[in-house]
Amino acid sequence: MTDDQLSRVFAALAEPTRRDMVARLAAGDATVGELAEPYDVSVQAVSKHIKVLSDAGLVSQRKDAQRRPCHLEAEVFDLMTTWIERYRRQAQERYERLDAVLADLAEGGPHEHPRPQQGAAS
Amino acid sequence: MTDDQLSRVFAALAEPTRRDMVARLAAGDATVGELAEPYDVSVQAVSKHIKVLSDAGLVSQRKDAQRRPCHLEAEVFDLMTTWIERYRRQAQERYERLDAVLADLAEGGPHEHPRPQQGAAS
DNA sequence: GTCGTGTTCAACCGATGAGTTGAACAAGGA
DNA sequence: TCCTTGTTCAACTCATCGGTTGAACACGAC
Repeated sequence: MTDDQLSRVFAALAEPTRRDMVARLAAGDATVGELAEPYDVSVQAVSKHIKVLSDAGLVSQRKDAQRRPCHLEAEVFDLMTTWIERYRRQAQERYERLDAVLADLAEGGPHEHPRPQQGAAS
Repeated sequence: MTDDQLSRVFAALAEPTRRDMVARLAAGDATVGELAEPYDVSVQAVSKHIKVLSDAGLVSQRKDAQRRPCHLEAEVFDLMTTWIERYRRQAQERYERLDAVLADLAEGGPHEHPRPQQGAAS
């Protein structure tokens, strides 16, 4: 389930303009029109961007008369950080394990993190 | 500078197949052929995916005879987490500030995180 | 009701992305 | 040397994406 959303979140943030909008929204909610101002693209284009962010769950929209203020849903960030951290940690551990092996081979001699080009486990 | 790379990293990870490969590489280095096995796509397609990951700086390739073992460069993950954390924290702080304002209005009465639909700063 | 404002829908265009197949290229083994 | 293996390059197809314009829709103001 999350896999699809994860794809949408990453894809949404792959666009500089959308990352910019997220940055803007982190500072406070804003309407589509307000978000459009800084950029010299049509309001429709911005509306589309918002839709992408919205589909990714990064942004929610409220109704206020004819305005649709956007609100950043920061919880979705956790989805990414969880994914990233998992593999970062795994790679890190593998790295340290290799490090230990090398230290073992060197019989306790100091060594210089020689970059584990090889798979450590195999 | 980083902005472009950030786009490439996010775009690279927007593909489930490529995320899968990253997961695979977190467990240990692997050749293009090895990486291709689990999927029923051509080796060329996998090679292209590796290129995308490589351009994003997520993967490096070593020469070993005719083989090109891939290695996960975990440091690039930090680029993402830095970006993410910045705005997550910002949103979080804004949220807490609103929370404080509400608490102030309520004269210290307990309240229930009523979801800050409105921009807090304005 | 009519007007003006803010937003979205629909259709289109050009560029990019993921996949294919076929050929080329590099390096080790007979 | 020739053959096999592993990888990449090149050219093509098809779908998606970011942008446009023009029209529609929703709502408040008059």
